[in-house]
Formats: sequence, C-alpha cells, structure tokens
Amino acid sequence: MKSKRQLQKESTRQKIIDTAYRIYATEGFSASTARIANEAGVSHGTVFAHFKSLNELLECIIGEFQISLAAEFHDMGESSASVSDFLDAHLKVLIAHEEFYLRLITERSLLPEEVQYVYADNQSTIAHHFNLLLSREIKNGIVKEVPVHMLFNTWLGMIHYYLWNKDFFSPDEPVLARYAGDLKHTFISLITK
Amino acid sequence: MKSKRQLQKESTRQKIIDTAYRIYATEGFSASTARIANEAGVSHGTVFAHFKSLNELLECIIGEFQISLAAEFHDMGESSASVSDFLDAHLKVLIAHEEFYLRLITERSLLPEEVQYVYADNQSTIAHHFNLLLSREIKNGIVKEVPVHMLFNTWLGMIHYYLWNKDFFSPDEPVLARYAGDLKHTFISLITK
DNA sequence: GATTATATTGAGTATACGCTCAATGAGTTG
DNA sequence: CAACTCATTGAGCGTATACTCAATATAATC
Repeated sequence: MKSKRQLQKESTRQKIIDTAYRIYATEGFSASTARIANEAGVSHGTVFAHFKSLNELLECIIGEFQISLAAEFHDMGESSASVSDFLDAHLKVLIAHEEFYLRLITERSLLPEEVQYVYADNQSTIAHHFNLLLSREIKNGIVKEVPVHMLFNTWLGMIHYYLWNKDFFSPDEPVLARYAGDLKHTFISLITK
Repeated sequence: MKSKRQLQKESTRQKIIDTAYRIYATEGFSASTARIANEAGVSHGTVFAHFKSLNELLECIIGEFQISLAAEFHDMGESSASVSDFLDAHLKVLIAHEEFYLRLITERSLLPEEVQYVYADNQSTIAHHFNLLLSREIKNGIVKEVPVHMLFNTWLGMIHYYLWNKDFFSPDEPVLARYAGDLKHTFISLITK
C-alpha cells in the first residue's frame, strides 16, 4: 500500500514528464524548464526535486520513448510475413509517434550526448527483421541482389528525408500518413526485379 | 580606386566571415559572437558594426554558401550527359563542401527562419537537370517507370541519411567520400530495370 | 597641420536560463 | 496532539550571450 505522499510524488513526476513530452513534441526541445514547470502546474524548483538536471529529464523522456518504440517495433517484426507487411507496420508505428520522432531527428544536435544514439538500438532491431525478410525474397529471386543493409538504409533514408523536410512536403498535416503510400510503392518498385 | 579605409573595412568584414564560416563548419552554429570576434582578431563590437545582428551574419554566410553551391550545381547540370555522370558530379560537389553542408542539415533547427529553406532553391535546380536525364533514360527503357521526383527524393534521402548519421557511419573521416561508391552503385542498381 | 569623418574598441547592459536552498506546510508517526 | 519527515515552493544566484555606445585611434580632407 502506497502512502498518500508517495502517490502525490509519483503523480507530480508524471505530470512533469507528460507535460515535457507534449511540449517537446509540439514545439521542440528548446522549451525551458520554467516553461515546463509552469504548464505542468508545479513550481520551477519541483522539476529539480525530481530530476537532477535538465539533461536527466531529457534522458528520461527520450529513454521512455525509445523503450515504447522498441516494444512496438519488436511486435511488428514478429507479425510481418513479407517485406510489404513489414513496411506497412514500420510506417504505422512511426505515424503513431510522428510528432515526437520528428523533433528527435530534426533537433538531435540540441540533445545531450547520452541520447544522441537513441536510434542505434532501435534501428538494429528493425534492421534484423528487415534483413531476414529481404534475404529470403532475394533468394526467391523477387528482390534485386543489392546488399541488404543498403536497402535498409535506402528505406530509412526516404522516410527520414520526408520527415526532415516536412515543412516542404506537408507543413500542416502529418507527412508520413500523407506519403506512406508513395513511399512504400516507390521502395517496392525499386527493390523488385 | 578604393580608399585605404574602404579596403580596411572590407578586409575586416571578410575576416569575420571567413572565421565564422570556419568555426561553423568545424564546431557548429552554437559558437558565440564573442568567440568569432576573438578568433578573427577583432573586438566583439566590430562584429555588430558589420552585421546588425547574429542572424544577419548567419544569413550572409549561409547565403554565400548557397550561392557558391548553386553555381557549382549549375555547371554540373550542364556537363552531365548521363545519370551516372550526374550522380558523380553531385557527389563531388557535396564532398567538396561536406563539413559546412553537414552542419547546415544537422543543425538546421538552430538557424533563423530566413535560412531554413536554404536548399529549396538549390534542390530545384538539381532536380530539374536530374529529371531531364532520368526521363530520357526511362523513355529509353533503361530506368524503371517510377515518378522521377520520387527517384530524386530517394537519392537525396540516401545522401542525407549518410551525412546525418555520419557519427555512426564514419565518425573520423568524411562520410560521403567513403561511401560515394556504395551510394551510387546502390542507387543505379535500384533504378535500372 | 588642423579639422573632420569613421572604423574599431571593450566595458557595460539586458535578458534568458539552469539550478540552489532556506522556508513552508501537508502528511506521517508515536 | 506534538514531533518529525519530506514534497513543494519561488526568490535568488551564477553564467552565458546578444547587443549598445561613448571613447579612441586612424584615415581623409582642407
């Protein structure tokens, strides 16, 4: 049984996390700690009672994001039977988290070193499943004989390029949802013989 | 005939520009105006005697960069007879300016709005030539029938992805020079029937 | 050579931000 | 109810940084 105090503390911490996540997703990582505290309805000092520093707050939020993405990517890998399925699933996950993911990739240089390689892990999980499916389809003669890691990089490159140039491709609505069809179709056309 | 004063002024301005360019290319856009003044061997105030604000300095430097890139891309378009030539030329230009270009794309969010769309112009010039060459090769049955703008975006996506993940692909030496062969080879394999 | 024009200087100002800490008051314990 | 614990508060500190301006030094002009 948790004491009233514990519950209060956890709830405050969660309020900070949720608020920071929302602000970061909508406005980027340059939001100040004062701003976050304000919107979370707590005092400025409270932020530092829960997190030793801004960096620690960032690491916590980005870490949690990374963990939940990793879980979704894992499930996705299990349930995809073909490259086409896999691309759909991959897009679906990214579409669901587009806002925050977009900030993460466009403002990476503002982030502490500790989280700079946030994707490395995730992407190697994805790469693993992707490569299995692709190798099979290459062996079956459906897909061209190009090194699988290059195919994977091409796919991620396309997606990131659209995200990265969202302002150009789709300033007022999510990019990925809008171009998912084109992206998938183009990629499939390119990799098949 | 320019007066001694004019020459002095222009030389000071140029020193500031050159120094800022060098520092931005090697360390990124978070360098302070004091730092730039210091390394340029002028006083802090001098920077603001030549540029109304930091933003104006940034706009000037990035604008000049953009103009010189545009010129090189233009020449490149003229002299490329095939898609393969074109890719080589494109890579060559980017390789020559990799450091600054990399900062531009990885730290874009730090830059003033006025320069956010720095590539739009450049890329439409490139796109124009690229599309001409590709359309021809599609008509000749060499290249797959995929919308040319998607092919162009795929190519830029690959390049930017490698630049953007330089720390991962090639932390200690230029990425593009190292992977130019792989990038071009993969892209050509993918687009040809 | 005296006077004027101006490029340069650098100490100083204003602001923003991360972070601290003594004070406060609500919750817990005996 | 009294004593204690601890989450929360917010004014205040230190630092970084863009930008200003009166003073200075040097070139141009007569």
